[in-house]
Amino acid sequence: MTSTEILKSNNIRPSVIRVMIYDFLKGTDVHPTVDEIYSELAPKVPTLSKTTVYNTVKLFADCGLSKTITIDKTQVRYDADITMHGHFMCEKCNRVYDFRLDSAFTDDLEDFDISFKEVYYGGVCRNCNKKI
Amino acid sequence: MTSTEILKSNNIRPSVIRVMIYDFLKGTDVHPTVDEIYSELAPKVPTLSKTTVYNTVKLFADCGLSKTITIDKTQVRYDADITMHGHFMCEKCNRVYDFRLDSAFTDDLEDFDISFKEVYYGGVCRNCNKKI
DNA sequence: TATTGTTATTGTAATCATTACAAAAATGTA
DNA sequence: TACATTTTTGTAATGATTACAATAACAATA
Repeated sequence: MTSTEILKSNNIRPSVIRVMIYDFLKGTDVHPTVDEIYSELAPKVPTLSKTTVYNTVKLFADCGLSKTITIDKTQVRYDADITMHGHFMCEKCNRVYDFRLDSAFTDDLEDFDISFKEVYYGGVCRNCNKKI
Repeated sequence: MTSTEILKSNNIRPSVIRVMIYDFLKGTDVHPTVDEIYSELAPKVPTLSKTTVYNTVKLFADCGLSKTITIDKTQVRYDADITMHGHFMCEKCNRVYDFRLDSAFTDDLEDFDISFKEVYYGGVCRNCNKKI
């Protein structure tokens, strides 16, 4: 399914900008901030406004097309991979990595409606460890 | 161990305000924000400054006495319970609940140094569900 | 294709949690 | 007491996010 079709099937009109933002989110694993999305697309869409990026990622998050990652205290990050996985943020380079969660874990939340689950780890990543 | 002793054993001088903030954090399960800590203690310490609360919770977090919870996009929350457990935030009443994580879950993060693990769930809590 | 109503995009200004910083107060030590 | 260090405080800055109103783009209909 193309990005355009995915947006349509979520009742989102696939404007050029929306498709570009969705494509960028789909094609990256850097978990970009609004600023990073803006910097990436601004050269291609000179009239782009940061407000539009905010509006668009909110739109995507509201209908479940993407996820909102709050592991970084200073900025919200976005991820179009909505399958269950964890996020690791390196305290040195600030990169956010995906990782696989092997076993389903259970909880004791009875009578709670759970709409999302997030797993955040922090520490020092492999690359920064190498550099000693 | 008293709060004073806990602070001392972490090389933190147990000033009156620090002990009060630590006591409050220890004795509550509401995962208060800086604002809530300030509102709680301001009547008892009329000269209290919000900056002091910020300084103090940062101090506690830096030496592992408390945890920083970023489940709420608008404000950071704090928790003096540093044992492994999950946090559930209700989208209706915004309350943050603790929950027990039953089984240890594994990941595929080799060569990463993990310094913290956080598990955040969101949805609608038992109380808000009852109210239909 | 002109008209009209709806939706998307933009720019500016406001909001608000957090941080920076320097002064004042409190504390410890000799 | 006098001095050095640490804590606390108040004010001002920072910076991400939101509010809002104006403009532009789009869709449908005649």
